[in-house]
This record gives sequence, C-alpha cells and structure tokens, in this order.
Amino acid sequence: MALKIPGKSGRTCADGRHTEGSEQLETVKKTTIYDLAQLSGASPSTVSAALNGTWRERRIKESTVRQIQSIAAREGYRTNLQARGLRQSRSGLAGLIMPMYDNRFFASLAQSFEVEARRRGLCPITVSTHRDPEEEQRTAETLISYAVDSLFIAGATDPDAISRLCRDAGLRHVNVDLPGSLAPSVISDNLAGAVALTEAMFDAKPGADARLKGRIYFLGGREKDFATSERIAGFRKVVTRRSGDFASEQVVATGYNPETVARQAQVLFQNPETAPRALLVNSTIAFEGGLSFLGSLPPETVESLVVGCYDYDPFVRYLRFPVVMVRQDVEGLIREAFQLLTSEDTTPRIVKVNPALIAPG
Amino acid sequence: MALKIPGKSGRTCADGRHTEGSEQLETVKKTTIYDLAQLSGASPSTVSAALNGTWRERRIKESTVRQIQSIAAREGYRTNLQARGLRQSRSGLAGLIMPMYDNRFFASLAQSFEVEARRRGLCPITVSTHRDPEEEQRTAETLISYAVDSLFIAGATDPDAISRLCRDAGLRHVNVDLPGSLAPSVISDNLAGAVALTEAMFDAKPGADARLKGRIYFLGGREKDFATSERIAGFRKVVTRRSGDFASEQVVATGYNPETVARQAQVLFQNPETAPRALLVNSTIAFEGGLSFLGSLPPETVESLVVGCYDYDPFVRYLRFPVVMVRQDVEGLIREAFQLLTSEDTTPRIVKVNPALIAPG
DNA sequence: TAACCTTGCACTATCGATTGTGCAAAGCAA
DNA sequence: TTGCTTTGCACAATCGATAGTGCAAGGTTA
Repeated sequence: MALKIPGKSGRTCADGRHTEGSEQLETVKKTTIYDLAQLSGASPSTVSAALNGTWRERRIKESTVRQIQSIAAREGYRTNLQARGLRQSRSGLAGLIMPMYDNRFFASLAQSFEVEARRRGLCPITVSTHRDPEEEQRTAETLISYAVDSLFIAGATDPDAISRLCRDAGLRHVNVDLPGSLAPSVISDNLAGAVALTEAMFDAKPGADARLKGRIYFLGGREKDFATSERIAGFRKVVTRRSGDFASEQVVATGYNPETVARQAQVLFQNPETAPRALLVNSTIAFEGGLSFLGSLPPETVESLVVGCYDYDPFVRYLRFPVVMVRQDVEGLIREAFQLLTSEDTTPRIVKVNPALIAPG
Repeated sequence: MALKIPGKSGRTCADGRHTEGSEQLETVKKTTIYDLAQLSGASPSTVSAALNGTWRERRIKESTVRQIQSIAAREGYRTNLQARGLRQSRSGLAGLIMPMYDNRFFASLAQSFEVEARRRGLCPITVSTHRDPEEEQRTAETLISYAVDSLFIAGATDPDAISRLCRDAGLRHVNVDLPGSLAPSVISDNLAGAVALTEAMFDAKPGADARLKGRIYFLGGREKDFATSERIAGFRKVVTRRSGDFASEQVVATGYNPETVARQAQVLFQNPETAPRALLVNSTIAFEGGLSFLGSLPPETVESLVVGCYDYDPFVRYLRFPVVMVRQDVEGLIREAFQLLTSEDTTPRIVKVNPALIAPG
C-alpha cells in the first residue's frame, strides 16, 4: 500500500549555503532591565515600570518612559518571562491537555482554544498525552510547575487525578468533553445529539419505523465510556419509541479499533434476517473500520443502507452514500469553558453544549 | 446543512454536586526548598541538590538525601520550574510553531514531535499561528521569552524572520516543511513525490501516455509557494516525458480555497476537447473543493478519471473512485529535525526526506 | 515664610531555585 | 600529636523581573 518513493537514498542533503550562518550560539547575552538602566541612567525599577505598563501608577514622567522605551527597542530588549513569572507567580500561559492532535474534534478544539486564549491576552499552549494516564499526570505536573494560569483538561482518562494536582497548586481548571467530579466540566450533550441523529436516520427514508425494527444498529465505542453510554441511551430511547422495540443486540460497542469494528460489521451482515438497514457508527475512527467493510458489500446493499456517524469529518460527505453526522460545537465548548474558568464559582458542575446535526449532501 | 439540535436551550446546567469543592484557590502556599530545609534541618542548597540529582557531585550523604526526598514526597513538593529556568536560563521546553492543528499533516507532525521531544526528556509545547505572520513573530518571541531550549518552525510564512529572533536569543532552531535561508531546514522531497505521484497516475490505466496528452492537470496550491513550485516541476517533468508535451494551461494553481478550486475544476471540464482525464490535486484542502465539484459530474465521467492527491487523508480511500495519494514521512521529518538540532553544525542547509506513495484500495 | 502636598524617581527585598566557595569535623598517615 | 586529605554540608551570590517604601526637589496654600 505505502511504497517508499525510490530516491537516491532516504535522505538527501543539498543547498549548503553559508549566507549568514549562526556563529556564536552560546555567546549571546540577552539585554536586561539592568542594561537598560545603565544606558538610560534610570534605575532598574523605573525601567521595569516603563516597560510593563505600570509607569503611570508609579508616577514616572512620560518623557522618561518614552526614552527608556526607545532605548529598549533599539537594544532589542525582551522581558524575561520566567523572571516575571517567578516574581508574580503567574505566567500568562493557558494550558490545554488533550489525548491527541490527529482527530478532527481535538484539532478543532485546540484551534478554538488558541483563539479564545489569545483574545484574553494569554499565550495558549497545547500538549497531548496519547491517552496515557501517567503521561497526563506528568504533563499536568509540568505545566503546573511552569505556573500556567489555567488548565483545560480535554478528554483525559482520569480528570479527577489532574484536578487533585491542580487543587494542590491552587490552579483554576476545567474539564472539557469528559466530565470530572472535582471541577467544573463542559461537555457535549451526547444524549440530545444521539437522539437527533437517530431521529434523522429514521426520517431519512419514508416508512422507516417498521422497516428498521430490529435492523438499526449502534456500532463502535465502549459502553463504559461516559460519552458512549449517553449516546447509547439516546439511541435506545429513539429506537424504542419509533420501533416500539429495542434489543440489546442492536448495540455493538466494544471499542474504537477500526479492524475490530470492521469485523463486527461483517458479523452483523452475516444473517440476512437481521442484517442492518441502518447503522449508527460512533466516532470517525470506528467509522473508518465500518467503511472498509462496507466497501466489500454489493453497491445496492450499501445504497439502501441508512448511515449515521456520531462525529464529523468533511470527507465523509463525499462518500459513495449519504451519511448523517453530528458535529460537536467546539467553539461553544471552549467559550463555556472559559466562562466557567473566569467565574468565581469553582464548584464541580456540568455544563452541556448542544452539538449540531450535519445533513448529508 | 448544519442544524442546531433543538434542546431546551443552547446550554444546560446539571448535576450541581458539591462533593469536594475547591474552596481556597488563592490560599494555597506551595512548598519550596526552604520549607523542606526547615523540616529536614538541612540547608536549602542541600535540599536542592538532594532533589535535582546533583547530590553526588556535591558530596551529600545518601542517607540525608533519602530523608529529604521522603519529606519532599510527603509534603507534595514540586520544583518551581520558572525559578530553575531563571537560574539556569534553560527551561526544558521544546517548542513547535505550526500554522494549524486541523490538518492531517500538521496534526501528525505535532504528534511525532511530542514523542521525540519526550524521548529526549523535554516537555513538548505546541502553538499554532493560523498562517498569520505577526502571530508567528509574537508567538516566537513569547516562546523565546520563556526560554524554550529549542524551537521547531513548521510551515511558517516567514521562517527567516523567526530565525533572526532566535539568533538574537541564541536559540537553536530548525525549519520543518518550509525551508528558510538562516537555519537548517528539513523538508519533504516534493519533486520526488510529485514525480512518483504523476508516474503512478500515468501507470494507473494502460495506454495513458497518449490518452492523457494535454488532458492531465495539476490543480490547487500557489505557484509561488516553495512546495507547490517543486511539485509542479515534478509534475511537469513527468508529463513532458510521458506525453512528449506540456502546456502551461495544465497547471491551475491559484490557491487552496475549496470553493475556488471547485470553480476552477468546473471550468476545466467545460470544454469536452480538453476536459481532464487525470487530475492531480495539491493538498487535501484543495481536494475538498475538487470533490464537491466531481460529485456533480456523471458517475461514468468520474469513474474514468484518474485522480491523484498530493497529501493524505484516510477517508479519501473510501471515495467513489480510487485516488493515488502522497503521504509525507512525518516521523522522518521530525527525526531529521532533531538530528539537525543536536548537531554542532548550525549552518543553513536543507535536508530532504522522501514521502511515500499511497496506492488506492 | 512655614507647613504641606505632589512629582519623580531610587533603593531594596523578594520570588525559588542553582552553584561557587568556605569550613568544620572526621579520617588517615607519619 | 601534627599535618594533610576527604567528607558533608552551610553560606551567600545570582538569575531578571516586580513592588513596597522612602526621600529630595519643586509647588502650593495659609
């Protein structure tokens, strides 16, 4: 499938220009407020005030300030933020801990997070932890040690463990996407999303209430997962109402692994009596597995199938068949998260944000 | 298309548990080496050495060390990394600046970066800048001010501007994906990739050399972009050789915007004499636009088309028609980047890493 | 002109670590 | 016992900023 492109070697060097070169990496001495004090004839504290904006309240003459500022600019002065952070025990950093980057949802989450953080004058910093609980802890500890001013914990395996760390450090934090019991949490309304998605699947073709009786399935995810269990509940609710009937076999949720999901789909289609007429796949990752199996079915079977995906990926819109998707309101999640963070009330609670239904086409 | 799911409101509160509550956020006083010194009867410097691993060379008795360590553990001591960083003028942080997260390539890049950084005992930190040159500069300055130990600059609009900032700060850095002239750079071998992709498109159906003469097009990207121009060169080289002919109209590269690309595709297909029989789309973003147009064509036209995409997305494999893709060797890029960074030689140069061809199916 | 207020800044402690240096006690050889 | 080396640690300076406080010079009011 993946072919290494035959080049001279796996690695090529070229273009050994020596235009400017960076000679003395270690020699550079960064200019400090003390240097500027020397140069301007003012004291370090005056220089500091002139440059950090507190000069008015410290009653420094405006002309002095301007002079210092121009010298600072000339010398290429940059505030040492570690020193400032140490003194103020704040850093101006806002941290986001996520499981991974290469997933539409988390990628957009990071994107929105950065926008909102910058809007608030914070420097956003993102670290992913690969769903490794220890890595999560270590990362949280590290960020705390750098005195981040706030921490967003998205999709952590153990949010409460991180909460405890934050609490010990007196650090404001929120859980996003996966709730915890020790801090405010913002999550998608998975139940509402699943209800809407399932309804949409029933409504996709006329006469579905009877046609889909016992033939609509929920595929992918883990029943114990908070989000999955809520989604299953929504699915079940609608199926029961529309079909007048619900069997536990209609839920196959034993993981996200694409290969596993593909196998499970295959099993579902084996018995023509009960073969799916509608398939709700939980997450794009599981969906990849579903797709790789559906590709092996005869086109007419696939065409007659109603497919839903609880997650969003733009390319899914261009598949051989229409797919109803649910997209989480990432901007909404982040906005609420910042709101929770800035509110005085830090009692643990859950705020739900409604996702959006993405119709096919 | 996107319907707000009708809930009671856009926002729901629930579950106002008061289990543990975090009362005194501001009150917490973090324990320092001075506290531990008090508790253990040792001096702060001894405590410091006991905890940071330098105790052997400072000739501290092992029993003392153990005692201090156990007290530290009991008190939940965490090193204040800002203080350490200030003193050592190093931070233990490795920074990555990227344009965005929600793109497979950059997402994987961040992922690989984190793995490699952790392997080297660094704390990886990623910030995206939305292709905004000023944001890039600001972010670089901020990271430098936090004394990151190294900086990876991926896909920056102006790598050299960032290089200058780094140089002034004596900071090791590399360019990734987009080369600069002031620092070592690691990039994909776009020419080789385009050559391989174009060849694969010619080889997709027998007798293509004649059939595709004047009917194979390059779509998307900007000719001035470094990567795009290299890819066009590769495309052109193969087309010229296989068709014995190449017209400048066969390249339509005026941006990545999906809507624009869709329009341009439409124009290409208007004249049946010259309508594309093969289409190489540059980047998945442009590909989205191409897809949305192809969806409007009669299925048989699309089926007979040979499609290539210079970029990778797993869902593209499940489209109505086969697509040859090129996937950049992200792990390779990052590995080379770290190598360049740790080498003593900081002269600007370019290292090329071969991408991989992903055959359809 | 005395008493007081305002302006404009300098001095100095402080944040929490690291690190060069000094020095007493213990150990050892002569 | 003397003199020297090693062991084990304490002291104090330092990184670069911020912030509380003090104080002289110039203005104002009575």
